[in-house]
Amino acid sequence: MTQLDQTFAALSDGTRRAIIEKLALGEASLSDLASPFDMSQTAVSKHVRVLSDAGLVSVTKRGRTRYCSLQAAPMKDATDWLTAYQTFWTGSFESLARHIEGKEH
Amino acid sequence: MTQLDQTFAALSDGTRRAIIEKLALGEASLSDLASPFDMSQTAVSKHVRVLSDAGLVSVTKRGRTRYCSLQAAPMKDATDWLTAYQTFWTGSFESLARHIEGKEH
DNA sequence: CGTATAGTCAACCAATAAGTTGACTTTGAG
DNA sequence: CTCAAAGTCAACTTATTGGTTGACTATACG
Repeated sequence: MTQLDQTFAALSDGTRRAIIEKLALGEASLSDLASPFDMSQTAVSKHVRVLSDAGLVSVTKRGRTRYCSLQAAPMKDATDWLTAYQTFWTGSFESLARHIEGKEH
Repeated sequence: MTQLDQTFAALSDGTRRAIIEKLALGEASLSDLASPFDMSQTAVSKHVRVLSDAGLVSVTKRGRTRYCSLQAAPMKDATDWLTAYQTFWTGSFESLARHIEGKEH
């Protein structure tokens, strides 16, 4: 599995995306992250492990608590991959130009 | 599986991303797509099926050949999700927090 | 001290993913 | 008509995913 594989795989689960959304607001403990979900803490811990293995989240221990925070770099790589094809998704260059013009006027 | 789940899952495989990269250059038949890979045509066909189920690729039959082409919308949704956090990795923590809190209320 | 909290770990389960092969259908070309 | 190419389909294998539970360790608190 490449870095990009791991990043996209990590993002392909709604629970993990919700965790990322929460962490975007700031650091959180594992139990803070787990409480909103209707699943065991172990399950959430596994999701965090997936995010951590993908490099999207770092975990540091303070006392008995593990605090998680977002790591930017791999998500930027994923975004870069996607935006490299943006001109193709928006169709022809003409329609892309029209799209941009429509936003600016 | 939500649309976003499917899109990110589809993108989490290197073979499928290579298929997308090729399709970004234009329409291609299944056997054209399969030839560069060291795996059976059936396997590539399955990958195309995953992309097609996720809505990233459309397949049309002409004669005995299936032609594949890229579809924009779901990839745009994935990009939109990621770029919502772009401020995070560019360093503007506060504006991102405002953005997300705005979504939740 | 004793106990509750934060979390890990190992074992297990069911479902899905990624690949294979072999038999088959449909279509184009000689 | 005959044959090769394009592709599907079903069956199978192996590995991974996402979840569970129960036992355990480590830390904080009254």
